[in-house]
Amino acid sequence: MVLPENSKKSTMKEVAKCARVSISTVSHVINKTRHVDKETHDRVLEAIEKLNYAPNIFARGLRGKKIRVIGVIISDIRESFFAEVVKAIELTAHSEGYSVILCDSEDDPLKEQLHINTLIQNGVEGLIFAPVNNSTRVYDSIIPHKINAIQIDRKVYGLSVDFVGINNMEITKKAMNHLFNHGFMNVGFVSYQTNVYTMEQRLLGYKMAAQLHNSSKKINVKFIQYSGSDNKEIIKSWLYQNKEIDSILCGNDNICHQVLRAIRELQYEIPKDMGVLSFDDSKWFKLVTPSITAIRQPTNQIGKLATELLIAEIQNKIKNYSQKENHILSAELIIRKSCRESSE
Amino acid sequence: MVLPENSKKSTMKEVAKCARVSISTVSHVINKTRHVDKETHDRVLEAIEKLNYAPNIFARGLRGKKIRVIGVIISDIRESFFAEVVKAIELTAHSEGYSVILCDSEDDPLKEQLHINTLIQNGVEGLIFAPVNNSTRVYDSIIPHKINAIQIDRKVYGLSVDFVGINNMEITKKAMNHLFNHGFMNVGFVSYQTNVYTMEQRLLGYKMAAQLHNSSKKINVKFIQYSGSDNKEIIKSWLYQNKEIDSILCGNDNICHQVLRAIRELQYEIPKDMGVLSFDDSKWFKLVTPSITAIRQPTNQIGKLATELLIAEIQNKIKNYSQKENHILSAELIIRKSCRESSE
DNA sequence: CTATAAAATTATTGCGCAAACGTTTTTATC
DNA sequence: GATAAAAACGTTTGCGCAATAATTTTATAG
Repeated sequence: MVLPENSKKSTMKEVAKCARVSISTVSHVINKTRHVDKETHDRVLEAIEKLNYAPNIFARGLRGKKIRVIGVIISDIRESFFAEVVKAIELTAHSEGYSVILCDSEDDPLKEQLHINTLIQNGVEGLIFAPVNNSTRVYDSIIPHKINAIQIDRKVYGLSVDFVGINNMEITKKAMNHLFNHGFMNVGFVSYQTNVYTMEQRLLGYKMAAQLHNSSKKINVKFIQYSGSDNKEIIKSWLYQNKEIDSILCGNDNICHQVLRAIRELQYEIPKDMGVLSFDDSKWFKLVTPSITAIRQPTNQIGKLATELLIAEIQNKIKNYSQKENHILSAELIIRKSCRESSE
Repeated sequence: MVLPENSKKSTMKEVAKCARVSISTVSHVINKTRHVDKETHDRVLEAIEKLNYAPNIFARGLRGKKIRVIGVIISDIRESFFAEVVKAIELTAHSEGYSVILCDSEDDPLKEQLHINTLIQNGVEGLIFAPVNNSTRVYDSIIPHKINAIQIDRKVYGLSVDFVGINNMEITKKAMNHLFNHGFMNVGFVSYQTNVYTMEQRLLGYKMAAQLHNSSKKINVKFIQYSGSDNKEIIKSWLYQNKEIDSILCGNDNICHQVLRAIRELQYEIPKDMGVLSFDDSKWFKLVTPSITAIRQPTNQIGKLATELLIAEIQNKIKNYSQKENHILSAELIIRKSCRESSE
């Protein structure tokens, strides 16, 4: 294999020597921090090219220069919602010259804390995270390091950090209305148990809708364990024990997958015996039979906006940091065939 | 919000002062590079605790210390295969104290090169990547920086870098045999066009099997564009123009999704009119009707092994670097209902 | 041809740390 | 009690760079 002319990494000093200038001139050429005579300037660039020079990131970091790395903490990259959001974050970040360190919290507060610490130690300039729970304690460690942050998907009360996500209560009510309008009078709700604003809002939306449309009915909520384990059997016995449930609202596409398998094994027919509506639109929803009505979140927008906001904050382009902003994007109800024909 | 006692980041110097020792003692306590008297040792730890001290990664990096970050370059994090592999990489890396910087190449050689450069500049100690194509040129830039690397999924000829993946030719032949044994005599192959060993091996397996079982039949291969675009219409017209095709081998689950939609719109019935078998087992394959027979790759193993090998190399625990090793794991054929009952 | 401002470049410092090297203190030996 | 050996710690340097302060060179005016 043929190696480039100069195979070991060179330093500014070597570049300076090669261009017959001082290292400070080299620095100013690289950083455009001062005018340098065209001739000298070109000589420096030539030397940089010739020696295959690239700045040492550690020396830069040590001098307090920005290193353009952001950290992202989400629950699980295998969940399509997060995969899509992370994809958008990556694209946006790279287009602005930032790299992305990815961490899965697996909805474990300890892992979350660990990752926050590691990321900060690794010198990230900013953080995008989907909080595991409602405790602000974990995030206290961010503040002293004056690292900018953005919360996505989930929101923590009283945390002075911008939020990007959807209006969960509103869209939940809309989904519930859709179910009620199609003759389902007893909707059950299956979701991961996470003690965050997002989940509370969904629950609130669920309860309000349930009470409005059918005040005599029970609230039927099943909280299941996070991704790792298979909850099919748990869902089956829940359905078995709550025979009045005629339809299910699923917390995300992964939960929906488990719900569908449970329903199938119980030999219920969708939508005749059981309606299904799911958060997070999977591309497979239109291919299963019947196709699944879903709440589509604007994953690209969420990732893009969160990243843009973060980078803007990092670059101090904006605003009064004492007050956080909520950026509420709109989710969309994709109507398919898992909820019967309309009774209207 | 209550801040921790000491909110600004402290230095070794401050810790030294607080513990009434020299900074070298602090350094040695932190790095365990020299014996320190128990009493002194404890005093230092206390000071570290009290001042909430954490080493500055840039200073360490500048001194040539390892910073425990690896880079990962894959095609697209939204593909389930890569999401699962990355998940395993992350878990393994974190458990060894490494962080992971994630990059999507989108199978674009320019992006790949860019990411490699950025990662190296960011001081990663190692690289795990799924090469975009067969050119070694891109990877030449890795060598001079003496950064360890592992290839996953795809393999580049003549690149002196370990490989972790499956035996594509073998499993393709096995899948083809399965199709032939179930009465499909003219298998078409739909895949992304990427000029890599993996793809060549699959093609080779496909061709060998086709010739063996049915020498009079054409080779029917359709290469489609990468993820971004929807190829449903292209697949439809390909099927329309090649009516002899009675079954399709799909390059991955995403391609299978597009194939299934094409088949549905052509109103072919699976498996009666058209057999389907796909690389990469999606959890949705068992929920669509009929369920899809698939080649399941050991994604966890791939990610885990690649990471372990990389970290072992980084830590110089092993081996003669002049010769690369291939780590071939075995894929599994998951038989479902998209290929008729056996004719045997 | 000075005097002086302006432009162009250089010398230098210090970021925080690891480790080579140096010093002091303690313990062991005869 | 003198000397050696070992243990315990301290002093210092330099990693590569950015940016400040200092210096040299060039341009302009009188």
